[in-house]
Amino acid sequence: MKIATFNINGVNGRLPVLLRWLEKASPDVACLQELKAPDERFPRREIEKAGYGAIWQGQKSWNGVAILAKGRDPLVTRRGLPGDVDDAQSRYLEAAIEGILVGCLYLPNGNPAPGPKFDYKLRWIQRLTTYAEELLELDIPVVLAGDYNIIPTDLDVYKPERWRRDALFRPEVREAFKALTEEGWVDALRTLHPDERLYTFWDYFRNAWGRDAGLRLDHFLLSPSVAHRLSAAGVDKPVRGWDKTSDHAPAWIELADAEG
DNA sequence: ATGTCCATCACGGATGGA
Repeated sequence: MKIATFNINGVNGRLPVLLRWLEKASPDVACLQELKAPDERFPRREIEKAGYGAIWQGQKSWNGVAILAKGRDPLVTRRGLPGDVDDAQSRYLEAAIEGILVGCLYLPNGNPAPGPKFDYKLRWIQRLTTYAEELLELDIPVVLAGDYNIIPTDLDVYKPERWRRDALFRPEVREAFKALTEEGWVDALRTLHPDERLYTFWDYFRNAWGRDAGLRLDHFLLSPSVAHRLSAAGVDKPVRGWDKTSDHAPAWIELADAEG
C-alpha cells in the first residue's frame, strides 16, 4: 500500500497538478494539506473521476485537509485535533483505510517567532504529542502524515545557520519532533534514508528550487505496529518543477501487506 | 527586509499568509 502526503497549496488553483500527480503516482492513499477552500468548493467530482473517494475538512482562504483513497471511501474517525474545542482551524483529519488509521495533519507554520503564532504552534504540537501518546497506547497501525512545518535536523535544510531562529527550526520545535520519535514513532523517510539530503519544500522566493535550497517539512510518523511493514519511501521531487505547482513536493511511503 | 504566489474582497489593487 502506497500512502502519500502533498501540501497542494490551493486545491482548486492547482487542481491540474493534483490530477496529473494522482495519475502518475497512483497512491492508494493521499493526504492533502492547504486546500485553501471551504467545504463546498472542494473539487469532489474531479477527484472522483480520477478514481478516488475523499473526505475533507475545508476552510475559507487558509488551511484545509483532505484524505483521498483509491477506489474506496475513507471512513472518518476524527475531525480536528483533540485538546482545544475553540481551535477552529482545519488542520487535522483522520480516517480508517484498509486496517490503518491515517491521520492527515497540517501543523501551524508559527512564524514570526516569537509571537502569538509561534505560541499557537507550540500549543498545537503539545496537543499532537498528547494525542499521539494515546494512539500509541492503542497498539494499532497508525500513520501520521502531513506538513509538520518542522525541519527535524541540520541534514534536512540546505543552510542550517540561516534558519536557526525560524519557527520551522527553533530548538523547542525540533526537540518536540525528536521526542515523538523517542516515544516510538518512526520517521519513515529518515529511517530508510539515514544519510541522504531529502527535501519536500522549496520556497517560491529567491529561486530556491533552481538552487535546490530546500527543506524537509513533510513527514510520515509510523506507529511501531505498522513500522515493520515499511518497505520504501521517497519524494516525488520532479512535481516541484511542474508548471503552476505547489511549493511542496509530494512524499510517499510503501507498506508491505499485513501478515495473516 | 527581501523575494513569489494565491485567495480575498469587490472589481483594482492592497492585504494576509505561507
